[in-house]
Amino acid sequence: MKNVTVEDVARNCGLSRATVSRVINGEARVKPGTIERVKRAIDELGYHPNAHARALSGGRTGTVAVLLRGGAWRPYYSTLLEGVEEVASRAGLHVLLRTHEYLEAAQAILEEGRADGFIIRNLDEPERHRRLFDRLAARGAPFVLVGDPVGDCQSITIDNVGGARALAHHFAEHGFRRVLFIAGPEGHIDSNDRLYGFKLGLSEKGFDQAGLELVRGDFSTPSGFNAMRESLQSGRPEAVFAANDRMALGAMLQLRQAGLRVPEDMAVAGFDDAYFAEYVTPPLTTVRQPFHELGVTAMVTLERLLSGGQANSRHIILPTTLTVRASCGCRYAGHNPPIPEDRFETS
Amino acid sequence: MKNVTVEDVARNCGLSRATVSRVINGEARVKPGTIERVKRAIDELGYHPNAHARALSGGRTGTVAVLLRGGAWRPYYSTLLEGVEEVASRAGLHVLLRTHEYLEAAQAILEEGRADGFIIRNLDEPERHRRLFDRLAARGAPFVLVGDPVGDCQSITIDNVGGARALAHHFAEHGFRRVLFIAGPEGHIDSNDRLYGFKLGLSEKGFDQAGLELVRGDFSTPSGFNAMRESLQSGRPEAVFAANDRMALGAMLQLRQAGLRVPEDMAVAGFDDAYFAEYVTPPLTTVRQPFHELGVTAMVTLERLLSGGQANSRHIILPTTLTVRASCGCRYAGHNPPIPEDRFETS
DNA sequence: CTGAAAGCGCTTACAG
DNA sequence: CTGAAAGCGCTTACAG
Repeated sequence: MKNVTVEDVARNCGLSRATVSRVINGEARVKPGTIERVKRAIDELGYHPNAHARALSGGRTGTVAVLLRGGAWRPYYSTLLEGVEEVASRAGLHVLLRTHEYLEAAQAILEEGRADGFIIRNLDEPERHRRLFDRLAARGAPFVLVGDPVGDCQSITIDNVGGARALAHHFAEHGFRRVLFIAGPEGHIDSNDRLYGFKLGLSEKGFDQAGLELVRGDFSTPSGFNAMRESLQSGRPEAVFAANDRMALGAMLQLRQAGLRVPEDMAVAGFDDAYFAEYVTPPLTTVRQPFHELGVTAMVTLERLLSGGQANSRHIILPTTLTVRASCGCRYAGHNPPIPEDRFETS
Repeated sequence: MKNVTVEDVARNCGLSRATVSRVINGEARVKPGTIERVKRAIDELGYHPNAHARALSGGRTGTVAVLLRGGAWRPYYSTLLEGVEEVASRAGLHVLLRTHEYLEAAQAILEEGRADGFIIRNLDEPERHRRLFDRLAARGAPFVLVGDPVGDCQSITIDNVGGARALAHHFAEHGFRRVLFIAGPEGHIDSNDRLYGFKLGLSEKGFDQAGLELVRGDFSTPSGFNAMRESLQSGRPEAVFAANDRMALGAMLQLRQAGLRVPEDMAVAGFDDAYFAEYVTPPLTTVRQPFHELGVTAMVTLERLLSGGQANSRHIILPTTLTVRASCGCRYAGHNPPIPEDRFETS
C-alpha cells in the first residue's frame, strides 16, 4: 500500500505541491475555489500529511512533551494528564509522556526535535532543572513549569499557602490549642508552603506557636501512622494537620489502634482531597487541589506560548478549597447517598 | 544556535555522512577505529540525530502510541503507564499518550506516521476497534491489545475468571448460601468475566445457584451504595461480591448506614486491590490485579513485535491474586503497622 | 569497509 | 494568487 503524498494530491487536482501545502496550512492568499478543489482531492485520496516531513521542513512537530517525576507514581497524574490532553487534543497537539528519568530524556527530546514545547512538573533537584531550563531557553523552546516556580520561567502552581491558611483558621475556630503538623520530606516545597500557610493562619488568629508540634513523614500512609505514634509518645495534641491526605489517613489508623476516637479525642485534617477522603470514617476534612484545572491551565498556557503569545501572568496560582467534613469535629451531611458523580473508575 | 547535523560530524572526523549514519545505527561492517573516530566527533559536537529526518528517510520513529479510554480517568492508568514506560525508556522508545477520542486520533497517528507500534486498551465499541485493527494491519503496524482479546490480534489480559473463581471458593469455605453479586455495566467484559468466574467457582463447590442474586452498578462507589440498598429491600444476603473495589466500598457504606456490621452481619469482597482497600474498615478482601506487570508485559510484547519477533503466546493472561483481609470474616493481621512500601504518592 | 548520490515528503522564500 | 526549485537531515541501495 503506497503512501499518498502531496504530489498525489497536487496531481489529482491539477495544482502544485506548494498550493496544496498552503491549503493544508490554512495560509491566506489562496483562491476560495482552489481551496475547494484541494480539499476535495484530499478527501478523495484520504490524504494525511506526513508528520516528519512537515517537522523536518520547518513546520511544527505538533507535539508537546509532558515530563513528570516517576519512581513513585501518583494517582493525581491521571487527573492532571486528563486536563492536559483535553486541551492538547482540541488544539491538534499530541502528548509525549515521560516520567522515567525525565531529566535525561528531556534533553534528548529537545535535541532530537521531538517536541515544540514542554510541560515540566519540577519538584526537586533545582540545579539539574536549571540546566534543563537554560537549554530549553537557548533552543527557544517554550516550557511551562508545574509545581515549583523558578526565576521568571512561566509557572502554574497551586495555592498551598492559602489552603493551609484557611485550614488553620478553621482549626482556630474550633479553639484548638495544641496542634500537630505532620510534614513531608525536608525541603519539599509543597510541604514547606503548607506549613508556612498553616503557621500564618494560626498566628493570624492569635494562636500561641508554642502549641505547635512538628513531626516529619514522607507523604506515605505508613509514615503518617508512624508520625502519629511518635507524637503520641510525648503528649496528646487536640488536632492534627497532615501535609497530605495519605498521612492523615495513617494518623487516623494510628489513633484507632491507640483507642482514640476521631474527632472526639482528636481532630484530623489532610491536604489533597484524595479519592478516599470522603469515604473514610469519619469523612476527612481536607484542602482540595484542582489537579484537572492544573493540567488544563498548563496546556492552555503552553499553547499560548507556542503561538507566540504570552500568559496573563508569569506565575499563575490556582486556588485551593477548604473542604470541611467530619474529621475536624464538624457536622457533615455528605455521602448519604454518596455523591452521584464519581470521576474515577478502577475498572 | 545552529543545528549540529551528520554533515558536521562527518566533516569533523573526515568521513562521509553515510559512515556516520552507519555508526549511529550500529550497523556491522564498520572498522572499529572508524567507530571510535565517529563517536568522538559526536561527543565533541554534542550531536543528536534529528528524529524526523530519521523517520522520514526510512528509519523508525522510535515512538509507540498508547491509547487508553478517556472520559472517566482511571487511577490504575498511572500504574499501567509506569510499567509501559519503564520498558519503553529502556528500549529508547518514546511514548505518545492518547485518551481523548483515541479512536479517531489513532488513525491520524498511524497515517501521519507518528508511531511505530500501538498499545490499545480496548474495552468497548468492538466494531470501531475492528476497523482500526484492520487499518493497522493493512499498514503493517504492530499493535498489542490490553483488555479484550479480539480475533487473533496479540493481546494481554488479566485473569478475571480465575480471580473471581478463587474468591468464590473462598466464599464457599465460609459456607455462604445467599450471595449478592454487584455487576458492572451490561456487556462490560471485565464484569462479565468476573461473574462467570464467580458462578463457576461457586458451582464447583456445590453452591445452589438459586442463592445468587445480581444487581447492576456502573463501577462507581455511589452505584455500589445504591445496589446494596436495592438488594437490602428484598432480603439480606450473607455475603456480597462486587465487580470492583469501589462498588464494594459503596456497599460497605450502605451497610454501615443500615446499621449492619461487616463482616459479622454481612461479608463483603471486591476486585482490584485499589489503594484504599487495605485502609477501609474492615480491610477489604479483594482480588489483586497486576497493573504494573500488565504495562510491562504489553510493552515487552510490542517491542518484540517491532523487532520482527513473535510473542510466546497470542493471548497472554496474567494471573490475579486473591487477597484475603477482614471484610470476608477472616482474621487479618495487616497494616499494624501499615505496610512500609507504598507506591502511591499524592504529593 | 567507505563514499557519492538519490530520495523520504513536506515547507518556504523567490519569482511571476 | 500560484508554481518551480531548493532545502530540511537523515538512510540506503549502489558502486567500488
